Amino acid sequence: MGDGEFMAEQDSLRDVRLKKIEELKEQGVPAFRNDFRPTHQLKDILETYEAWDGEKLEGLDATFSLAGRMVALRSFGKAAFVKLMDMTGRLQVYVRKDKVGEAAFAVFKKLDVGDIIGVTGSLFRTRTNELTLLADSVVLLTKSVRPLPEKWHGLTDVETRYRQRYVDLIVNQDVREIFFKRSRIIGLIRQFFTERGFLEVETPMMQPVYGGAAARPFVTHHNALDMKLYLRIAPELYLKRLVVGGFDRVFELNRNFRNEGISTQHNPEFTMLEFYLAYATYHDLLDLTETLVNHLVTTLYGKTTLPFGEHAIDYRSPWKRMTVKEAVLVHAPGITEEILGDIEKMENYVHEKTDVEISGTVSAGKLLMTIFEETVEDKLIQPTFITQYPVEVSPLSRRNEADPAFTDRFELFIAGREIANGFSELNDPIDQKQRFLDQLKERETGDEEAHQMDEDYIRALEYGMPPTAGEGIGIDRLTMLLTNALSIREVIFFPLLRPAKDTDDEI
RNA sequence: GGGCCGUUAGCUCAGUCGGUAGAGCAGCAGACUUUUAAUCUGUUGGUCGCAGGUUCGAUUCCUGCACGGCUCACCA
Repeated sequence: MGDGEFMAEQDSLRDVRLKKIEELKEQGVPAFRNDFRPTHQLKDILETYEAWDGEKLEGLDATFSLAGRMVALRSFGKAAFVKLMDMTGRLQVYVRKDKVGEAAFAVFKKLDVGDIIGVTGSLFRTRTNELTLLADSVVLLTKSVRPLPEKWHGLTDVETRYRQRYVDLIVNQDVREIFFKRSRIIGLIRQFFTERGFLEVETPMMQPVYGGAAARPFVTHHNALDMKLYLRIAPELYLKRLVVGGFDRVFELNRNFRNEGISTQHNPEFTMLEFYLAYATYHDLLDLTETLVNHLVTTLYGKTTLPFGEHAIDYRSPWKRMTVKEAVLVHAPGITEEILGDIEKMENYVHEKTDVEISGTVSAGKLLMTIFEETVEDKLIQPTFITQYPVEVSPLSRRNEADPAFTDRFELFIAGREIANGFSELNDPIDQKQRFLDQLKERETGDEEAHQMDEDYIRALEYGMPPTAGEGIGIDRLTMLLTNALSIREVIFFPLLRPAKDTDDEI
């Protein structure tokens, strides 16, 4: 609020609390102390004693020291009920003047919802049979000078929720739950791959040549070397260098950066799992992916069908598998084999049914993918593997042996969203070099997202990369699916927003 | 970037067919030793997102801007 030039007649809520800090200090009570050591987290109490009745608790000769934030306060003249929250749970605390003593109770009466406290006491059950800590002592650990949002409606304003995620996390249990799930998902994935002999690795985020995906990069500059660097759009080409180096089962779970639009499904930095398995084909990855996702679903929820928005997603095996062409023939209105066999007819079809402008060279592969994206994707609600992508849009994938116009590549769709993308890797350096050259041509004809030439990657392939299959899974989108979150911002702690305008609320 | 919608007290929201605003919760003062959105009494609090325009008068109407949401386009 004001800068104090004009003495405010009415104190702001914050000023009231700042004044309380001064008053406490005068009484020798610090507002920010760091000498309290809890003996338990709240979940320890809840897990062990939730089953104990009042009588049994009375016989328990034990005291507990607990710390956390006061998130509710129901105060009487000489007693009060507090709801204490820590990372692991919530527990009620009962504070009585005759238990904690007059002086401590007077200090306690100055506390506000939002303050962080430490309490020591014993367990009992209230009249309403709620497990409660009867406090022998209460100490203020951290004074909160800003008021929390309203106790009933909480914080709902999305902008504030994202900008001040800390408040969101204090107040909204369901938001906390999403992030606990996210962490659990990532942990389970690590375990899944480690158990299967994969090595977790880290490769450069800042790259002199970017590649591994079709996207525009963020550009930065290294001062000492005076060189341009790109934030990676994918780790792919580095991970495959590791496969060349003999690390034939690797995975990386980390951030990618793409300088593109922001939406409910896109954040400029997002988390990607990429893994590479030598002596395998994309067929092996289909099975592995299905196993992984099913493992996550059943471990997290103990069931196989999860809600997502309006849909109920059934994760039970086996998942549907079809080629791009098959999917188009099923879903694209009015499409026929005849059209797909003739590039001009495909072009006409795209003109009539969509308003997509093909960037770069028009080819049968690009047209097929355009038709697929426009007419098929959002119909793939239940988990579906789409296979056999055109070579023009798959510059790093191995060609299909029966039909070299297509590659041994797949994508996984769930709820109309692309969740995973994998393929048998192209390990022929001559073909790879030609594909890069083709990409350069695309770039010249206006496709800004076409690949750069990566000479060192070609050299690596020339040393020989074993036959390998690799895959990327978008962790944010996967988390969205597994937590029924309809915006990517709900699964990223601090999604990118424009800076808020300066307000006089700072300091 | 385009379209639509939103922005009023710390929070959640009303409201003003143009005459400078209300509620609940929170806060403050008081009562209260088993509450569960505790209760009861009293009470403070607002540059109505920002800047212009129209008007005697704008929080309200108009324009522009900022930020956000949804959506389209690009992508994962």
